[in-house]
Amino acid sequence: MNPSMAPPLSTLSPSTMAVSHFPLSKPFYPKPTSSTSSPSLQCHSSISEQLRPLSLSLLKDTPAHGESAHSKPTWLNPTKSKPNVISLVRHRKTKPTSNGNPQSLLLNPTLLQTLVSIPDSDKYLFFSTLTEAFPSPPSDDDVLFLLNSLYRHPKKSILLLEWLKESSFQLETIFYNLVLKSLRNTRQWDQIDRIASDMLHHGPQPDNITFSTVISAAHKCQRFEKAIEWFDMMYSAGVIPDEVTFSAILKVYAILGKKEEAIILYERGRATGWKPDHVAFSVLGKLFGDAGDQDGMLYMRDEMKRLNIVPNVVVYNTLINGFGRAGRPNIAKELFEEMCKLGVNPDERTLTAIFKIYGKYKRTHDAMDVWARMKENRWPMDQILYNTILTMCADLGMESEAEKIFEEMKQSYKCLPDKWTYSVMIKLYCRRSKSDCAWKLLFEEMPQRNLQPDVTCYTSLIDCLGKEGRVDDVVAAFESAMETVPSQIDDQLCCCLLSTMARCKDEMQMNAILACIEKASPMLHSLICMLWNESIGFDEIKKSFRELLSKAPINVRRPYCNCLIDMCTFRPGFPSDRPRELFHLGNIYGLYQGLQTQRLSEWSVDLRRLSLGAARAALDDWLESVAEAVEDSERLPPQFRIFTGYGLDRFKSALPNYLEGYLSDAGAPFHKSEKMAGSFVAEKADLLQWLHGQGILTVDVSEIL
DNA sequence: CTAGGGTTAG
Repeated sequence: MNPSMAPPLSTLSPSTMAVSHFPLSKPFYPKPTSSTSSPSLQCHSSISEQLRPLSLSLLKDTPAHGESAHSKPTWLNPTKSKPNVISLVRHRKTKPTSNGNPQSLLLNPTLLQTLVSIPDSDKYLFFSTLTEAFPSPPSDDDVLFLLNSLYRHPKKSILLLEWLKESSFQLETIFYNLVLKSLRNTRQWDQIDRIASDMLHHGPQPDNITFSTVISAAHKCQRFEKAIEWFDMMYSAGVIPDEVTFSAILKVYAILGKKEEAIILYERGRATGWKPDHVAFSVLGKLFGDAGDQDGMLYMRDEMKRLNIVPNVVVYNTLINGFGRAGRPNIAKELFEEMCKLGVNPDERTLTAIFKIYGKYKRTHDAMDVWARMKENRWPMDQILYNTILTMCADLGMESEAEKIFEEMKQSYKCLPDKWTYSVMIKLYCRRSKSDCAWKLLFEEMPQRNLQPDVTCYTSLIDCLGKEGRVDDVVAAFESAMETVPSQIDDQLCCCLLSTMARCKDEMQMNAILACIEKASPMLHSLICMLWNESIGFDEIKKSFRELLSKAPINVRRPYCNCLIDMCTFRPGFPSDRPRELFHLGNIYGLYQGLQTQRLSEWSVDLRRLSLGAARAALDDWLESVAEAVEDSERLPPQFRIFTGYGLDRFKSALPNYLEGYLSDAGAPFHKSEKMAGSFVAEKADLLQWLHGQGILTVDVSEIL
């Protein structure tokens, strides 16, 4: 590095000095106490005034947390001068707008086309063309015009720069900045790194625009560590970042999930007197939102109020999304209503966010309300919003509304249904057991519109057909998937095949599905064969099961296990202890956590989210654990309860009905609870006697009772 | 693109 640039601020490298003087394990912000802003701050902008809320919030808690009682928050000590981590004035663009009259264009209107048409490798031709076009040196405006025009041709931008250098043209920072931007567009990180380093060592001096361009380029090229390196280098190069550069690096921290670093930087900026703008707040909002950090988002809201900043639509969008993701639909709704009231018009992304939330949290009423206001106020619409609304309809079971919107899309000219739209509609129909409608969309309409279905379309349909027992159609749909999307076939689809298998009526159907599974997943096929084979022991099953599960995504593991248990429970031909073995394995791999609860007054098992076979295995398992507790002389509660859930529709009532039958067939002393719908209870004495009668409990019950 | 930074979908 050029020693002449050795700066007084070289010790101030934010990411290496990112040692906080307050405990980072605690949130840096206090819990928001009230939502009112401090009126005393409204008409002041002196640094001490601006620091006040910060110092209050930071210093107050620190000693209380113990571990840092003796540390000095250097940044906030008003007796020392504060280091400038951020320049409070934005870098001024030296060049106003050019007068739009580059000589070159007047002299030679085809010059640009000529330059573009020259092969990148023909440096000689490129240079001689330029030399011919500019017998005297080009003006700054000429160069700017050319560089801007060569934005999409980064190699030629560099050649132009080289030519200028050779022509002893006075090169200014702005020219390099434009070349860097051009390189960023095509993500050529190494070139960018090289040119920017060259600037550092040989000039022209990089400025904030240079650094922000380099940082955002590193971001775009996924070279996040480089982004941080370059940011740190600014201080040693004597360039104090302004708020644009700040936002750029905060964004990088956000992507890396470096919340603490972002907070430290933000705070230091604030301590310097920075008043963050909307972009900074939207970056931080996204950061906290992704981290599910509600307090962070609330603190931001508070900061904006303190600074008298009304969030713009982007900031609102990040917050609404963030609170939705953090499981706070009410706060999201509040923000949405607040922005409407303040006259900040919601855009497509706002509405996408809010409908997604209303769908997820089953807010049908709120959704319909926004839908009506949308039409009334002619709020904007786009494809993603349409598809999100359809997804919401699917979640809320609003079939006829979805059909109406689907038709509306077909009529529209700019939001025609795409494959996402179809996938949502297929899912919606499948959830409502309308496999014929789904079939028609998948096999007729999509091909007509030249849309390629993805695997999820097939998976939905196969699942639905399987539940309807239409095994031949399952096979047909699977064959079609094998033909069109063979590489996409995944565990989720296999799981649906497996669940179909558990419902097969006869051996012929079983074999048909088994043949599909063999093509889709040889590993699953071999596990099924092993389960069938009586001579295969637990350890071998375990090994194969583990192999299957470890390769499957987490969300499919439990369904896999459920389906396997169902198959072994309800299909003839499997050894009788397979369901329990599989349930045991599922427990080993943490698939069935939290089913059992023990309170002093009651022990219970929650079977509500299990498949029929898995529920039965879990129930048997629970009853055995009660027997074991008796044998271990544990203290027992007076009452035992089984949660089965209750359902009004056929689908949801399957499990309670099945378990009720199972309990009564076994003569178990559980009866429907009157106080708590969806559960069965038994008294201790009745249960123990019955367990004894079943041979599950071997000790003499009368002694205990 | 007009020298730099921000938010949406199973």
